[in-house]
Formats: sequence, structure tokens, C-alpha cells
Amino acid sequence: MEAEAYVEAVLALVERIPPGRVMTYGAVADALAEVSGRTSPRRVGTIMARYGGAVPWYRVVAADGRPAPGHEARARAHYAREGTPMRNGKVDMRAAAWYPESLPSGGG
DNA sequence: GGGGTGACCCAGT
DNA sequence: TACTGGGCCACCC
Repeated sequence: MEAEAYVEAVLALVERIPPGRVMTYGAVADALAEVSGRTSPRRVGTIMARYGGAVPWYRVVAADGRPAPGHEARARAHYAREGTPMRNGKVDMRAAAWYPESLPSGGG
């Protein structure tokens, strides 16, 4: 898979995350590992930082439920609107964690 | 080609 | 809960 295609795959997957649900960087990387072969949470984070502006980036959080650094207030506003399960100021991963049943590309 | 960095993750204290 | 160390991969200079 080309780098450009991988970026689009990440963005496409993030767009598939339903309102009120979230995915971790690791989960995104793991989900795309099937179609990409090699991935890592670091790569997903970097892509989100560069191209995340075009997708619901706030639905992608760290493993402990923290939103993107520098955009916490922005993210929390969305969580309140979408009714995302919160826990002590952070996203409740046990309730909000979401995983795609089928991938945006390669699957159907 | 080599070294530093980053919207990460896991394990230990 | 907060802090620290190691692993990981691609990007940038």
C-alpha cells in the first residue's frame, strides 16, 4: 500500500466511527493492519495531526480516553453533543470503544 | 546515511 | 494518579 493510500484509509476509517463512539490510535492502526500490513499507533497519530482536520478527529483518542493535545476543549464539546460516554473527564473506553465490523477498503 | 522528533502504547514503581 | 523507561515506525533536517 502506498503512503497516500494509507492516509486515505485512515481518514476513511475515522469517518466510519459512529457518533457517540471512539477508537484509539492503536485500534485504528490494528484495524488497518489487515489491509496495510505494517502499521503503528505513531503513524496514525502523525497522520491525524496532518490530515485529521478533514475528519471527525475527536472520535480518535489515546488508549486512556484522552483527546488530541491542544484540542481537548474542542473535543469535549463534541462529546457532549454526541452523548459520548465520559468517565472522570475522559472518554469511557469500556462503553465508547468502537471497532469496525468491515473495513472501508478490501472488505464488504 | 545518521540523528532527533512525534495527536502512541505497555509495563514498572 | 503521576512519573519513568523501552519499543515502535515514518517524517524531517
